[in-house]
Amino acid sequence: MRLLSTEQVTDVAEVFRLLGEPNRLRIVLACLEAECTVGEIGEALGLSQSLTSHHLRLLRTARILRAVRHGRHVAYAIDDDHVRDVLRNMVAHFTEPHDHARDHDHTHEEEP
Amino acid sequence: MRLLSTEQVTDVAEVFRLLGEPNRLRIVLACLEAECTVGEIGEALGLSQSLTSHHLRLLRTARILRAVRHGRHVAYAIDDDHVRDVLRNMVAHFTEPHDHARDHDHTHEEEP
DNA sequence: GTAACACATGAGCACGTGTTCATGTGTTGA
DNA sequence: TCAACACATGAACACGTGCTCATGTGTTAC
Repeated sequence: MRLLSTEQVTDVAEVFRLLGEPNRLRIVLACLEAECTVGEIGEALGLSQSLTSHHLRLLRTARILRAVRHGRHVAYAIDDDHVRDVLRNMVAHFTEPHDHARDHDHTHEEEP
Repeated sequence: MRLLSTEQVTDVAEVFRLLGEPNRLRIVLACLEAECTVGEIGEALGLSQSLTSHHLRLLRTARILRAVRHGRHVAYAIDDDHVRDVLRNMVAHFTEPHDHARDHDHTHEEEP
């Protein structure tokens, strides 16, 4: 696999950071399949208009979402196909049954 | 695509949040292909032993990395195949040439 | 024009997070 | 047992972040 430059790692981390906030992730997921209006998003997720807009600004600035004005509404949709892939991958991961019963502490010996 | 429950969205966001810190992301990337010792990671990334260990603890608790003790060393490796897929996907995305010249502001009219 | 609507944005606050320093725990070799 | 090594962990601090409140900007209908 190819390696990433320091700048690229920073960019990837920035995308993950933005997706790492539950409300923001919900917003992006809402825009995953179809365009959504700011009002629709806020109502669907129970967020204030201001908070919704603030989050959308961050996602738009990072080019994760794109905004299109329709009359006095503004609709947002995903602008990054790879982010869409990553999200679908993650969603698939978390909708599959997953074994969370193991102990992951660094306990057992391997070289006796 | 299937929808996620509130809890599942929180879990996904938690993974993204952990990958959203540059140093932590570098640590996970270092463990992407082969096991890495705490000391190796710290030296490779120029992080203090304490900081490296703190980050590794978070990643281990979240079951993103797994720890195995070899003698007095502890080696870490990725414990989540889907996280590995997501990272490879993201790395592929950011190593491809990408058009970052467009204007993403919500400016132009679409319904005249 | 102006009122109402839909959204954007700045200020400010409470809280979380990354980092360092110091110390603790477990392992190897003498 | 004891020292040295490799790593883990707790405390404390500076800084960033999510949220709300208030206000600003752009659009439609009258």
